[in-house]
Amino acid sequence: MPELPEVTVIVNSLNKAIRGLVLESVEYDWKPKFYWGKFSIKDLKGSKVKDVRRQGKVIIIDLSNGMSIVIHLKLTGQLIYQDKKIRVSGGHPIPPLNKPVPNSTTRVTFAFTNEGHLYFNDMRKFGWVKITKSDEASIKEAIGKVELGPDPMEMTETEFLDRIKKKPQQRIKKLLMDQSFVAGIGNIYSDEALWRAKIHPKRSIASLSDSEIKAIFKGIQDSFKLAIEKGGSSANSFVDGRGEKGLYLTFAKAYHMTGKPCARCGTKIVRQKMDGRSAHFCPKCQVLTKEKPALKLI
DNA sequence: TTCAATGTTTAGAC
DNA sequence: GGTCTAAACATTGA
Repeated sequence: MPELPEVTVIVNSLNKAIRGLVLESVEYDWKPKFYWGKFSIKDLKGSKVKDVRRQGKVIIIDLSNGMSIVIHLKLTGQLIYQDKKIRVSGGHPIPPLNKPVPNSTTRVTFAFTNEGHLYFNDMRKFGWVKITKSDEASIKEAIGKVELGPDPMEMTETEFLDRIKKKPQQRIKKLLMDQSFVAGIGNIYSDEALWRAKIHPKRSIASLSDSEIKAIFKGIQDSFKLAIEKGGSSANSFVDGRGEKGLYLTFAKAYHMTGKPCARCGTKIVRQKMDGRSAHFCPKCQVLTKEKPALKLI
């Protein structure tokens, strides 16, 4: 699913592609998750795109008339902008991002006066699009009750260290995915970061040494940086006919690699249910206790 | 038919 | 009463 790196990439691309464009019309076939609130399409017509930004995994398109379009891609959402010259896409890779639009997964279509279109596609319909006023209070209300934590890419190591130590009883993977702790990490990057740091996902914060916590922080930033680089190169390739591959997940070392050899030691990556999610990790590199296991690991 | 996928929320347990 | 967890939710393809 799209997490912070994917969202960052699409936000950057959209900023280049649609900033300054004027909205002409909006179409949608899917009311339940498309909230106009007390507003109507008329409120958006003629307004100009001022800025595209994000808060955690939430994408925010600010308009010149004091309104904003707030989008969450959730599990299978994707955003595709296309006009006569360029195509910019990002999000979940199914259906392929180079598939012609609109298609069967297209839920909302924003048309601009330059004849370009921004498509919100979502195969599984877990995502949502909301229209709200641009002030922070309204946007916060649109996003939900969860107070988003700091952005992991804009955080310092010290800040991370201080913050994490306030939750000694929490399990590390669970905490990393808690959006109020840090915004933007989901199942993929918590697995990746912990694999990089060689930390078992079930370790409690209290059991972690400072250097281990620092390694986790580095793991988060490194995997994000790598993903943004990869995603950026694919999403920025302007396509006509020839689709971008979508390097999504091709760099993963742990996530969805069950049964595949660990890139470090060759041990098979295992998948284990915990805290309602499946965690992927290397049972040799990432051990639960610091002590050497009494039993031989095969 | 059941399961799995996700972030967020709610109901329930302690 | 607050904190933590397990389950529910919305939806569809495999």
